[in-house]
Amino acid sequence: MTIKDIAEISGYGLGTVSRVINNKSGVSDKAREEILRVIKESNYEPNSNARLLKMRDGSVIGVIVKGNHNFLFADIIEKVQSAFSDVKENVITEYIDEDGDEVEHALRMIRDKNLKGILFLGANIGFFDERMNQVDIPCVILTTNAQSLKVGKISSVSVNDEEAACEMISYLINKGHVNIGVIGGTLSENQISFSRYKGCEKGFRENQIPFRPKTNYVPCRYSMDAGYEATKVLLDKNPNITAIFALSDIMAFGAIRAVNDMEIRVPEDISIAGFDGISISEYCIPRLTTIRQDTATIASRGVNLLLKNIHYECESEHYRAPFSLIEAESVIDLNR
Amino acid sequence: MTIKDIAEISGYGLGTVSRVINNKSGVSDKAREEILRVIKESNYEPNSNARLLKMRDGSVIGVIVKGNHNFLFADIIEKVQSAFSDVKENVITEYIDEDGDEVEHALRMIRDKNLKGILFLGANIGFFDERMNQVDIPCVILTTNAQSLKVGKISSVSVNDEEAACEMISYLINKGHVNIGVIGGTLSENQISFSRYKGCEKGFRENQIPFRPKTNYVPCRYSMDAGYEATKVLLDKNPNITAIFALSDIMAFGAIRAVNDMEIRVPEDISIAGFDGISISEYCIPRLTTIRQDTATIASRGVNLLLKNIHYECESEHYRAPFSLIEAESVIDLNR
DNA sequence: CTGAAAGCGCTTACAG
DNA sequence: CTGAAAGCGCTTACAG
Repeated sequence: MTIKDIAEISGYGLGTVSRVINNKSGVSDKAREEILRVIKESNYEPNSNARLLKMRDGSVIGVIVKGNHNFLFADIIEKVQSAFSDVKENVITEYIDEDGDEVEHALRMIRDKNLKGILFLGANIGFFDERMNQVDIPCVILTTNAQSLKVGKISSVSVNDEEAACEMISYLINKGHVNIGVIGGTLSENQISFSRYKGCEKGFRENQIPFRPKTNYVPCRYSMDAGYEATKVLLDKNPNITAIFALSDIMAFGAIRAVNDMEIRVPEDISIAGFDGISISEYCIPRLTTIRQDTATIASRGVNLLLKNIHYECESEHYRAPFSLIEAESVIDLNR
Repeated sequence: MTIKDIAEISGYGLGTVSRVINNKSGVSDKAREEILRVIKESNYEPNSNARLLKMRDGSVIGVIVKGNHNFLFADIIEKVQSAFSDVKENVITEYIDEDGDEVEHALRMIRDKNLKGILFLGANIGFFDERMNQVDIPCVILTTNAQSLKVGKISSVSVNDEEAACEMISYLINKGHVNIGVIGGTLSENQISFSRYKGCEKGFRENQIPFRPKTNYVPCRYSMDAGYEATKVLLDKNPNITAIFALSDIMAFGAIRAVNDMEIRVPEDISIAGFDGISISEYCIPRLTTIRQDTATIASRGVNLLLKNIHYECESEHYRAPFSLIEAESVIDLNR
């Protein structure tokens, strides 16, 4: 069933049918009605390949998500999608591997789907090189700051990871913790975990507490089992730690389990703090003291920014979404 | 940059360039080499819309996933994707809403992407009506049994949910539990939760223990907070329950939290069991006694079945993947 | 308000 | 081994 069939059955020409399909003006009510009826009856759906091949101006917004298993992103995606659907924008969401090259993916998507804008959920700034100069549609990166980027027209909405991590370290120190362990991502400069790690260093410095990465830091990937293993390694090296700051909730969740398995109590013997504020943090035992990223703001600001950039010519912006330190049950006050 | 540009720059014709791009025979080494060089230099990538518009035989496999937040599916997807990439199959994965109509989505995807087969991750059998008769490419449903389907050529790989739930109920009864609560999905016939619920009924019947849905069953959606709320409702109605069977781990996770918040201990005062065997179940406190679905088998069998159906004409098959009852820490033996 | 025609970027017989 | 031509299903000026 093609547009040609619909034209023949309805007795109208190709052009008229096409106008009806695309809800364009310049069609008599009678024609519109009849054609619509034929379309419904024959269960016709336009071939979007032919369509996209023809249409010059992008009509769809692309969302590129890094990682299948990311709870924080899953949360943001839902909000992003509902925001776009509120304003009747069509969205195509694609997931790529956690370590995948989102720019390569974006380039292909732009040409294939005829995009008018892209939202990146998670990004490794290192991938955004000269290739981005080929891109002439607005791009917005969520959860990673893109201020330092020199290429293309890219905006971003993110929490100030460095400041947030710094605040958590200060909080732990205020609660009387001195020997604090940190577990987190690898320290490549372009990763979010790098900012968080920098924030930790700053937190220790500001509070005049020495931080010794050799004994108090263990890198780990963003997963429960990585958090579990890293915690064991950390406590093996340094059994006197009184608090662990996991650079993401999912790692903290693994850390809680590891500590329990060593027959150490959380928080009585060891306090644990996380980062992200995903739903697990509210249900685990004990409830996790963490940095909650304001995903509602990240999503709505991101969507608004992208829409603004699509409709008007404007400079790129880098917005900082709020975060808050959630005091739950997993950190104890040693001063009491 | 189009294929025409490449032809001009390289000095060859459109046809030859196309053959090189598609790695077809009938091109001199010299031509192939030169054209490949030009393609690389000019950073050309073929427009897949034009391509798909032309190509008659499907070249891509579609994967349709129901729900963004499903941990079990996230696990299976990873295995499915790596299995397909091992045999160099191209895959397009799309996520639809948990309550969305996967058949409508499949229909659109078939026409747009020129698919040669579809893998459904999660499905509501109720949607698979006459529309599926239009579909002439192989389909395989994962995690939901499709034996009862009369339309189209649809295979499936799933755990026997009814049997598994029955086994868990028997297990709980063996451990001395009589007043057992069940929380789970709504009881629409086409949902997985319906089979699991039926399995519970069977389990009680076989063990001659009465099951009173009014006091011992509370429906709930597949989320932590739904599990949390359902548990509160359940214990409110029936405070003497000694065990709760949550029809999915994610609900069980919420249930553990709810019980803790009522200052009841798990498992000492109330035992809790789950279903699925997602990674959370291994890390929560206490570790969850659950039914583990063999996701490796589901994924590999599903992929093999689809590939077989694509390459050979064969009858639809409905394979049952193994499950196992994992005895962890969340269920106590009342006989001791 | 309507239809005939051109063309989007590609693939695939066809003829050489 | 190679190129010219037809055509995939659509949209969009253009002329009426």
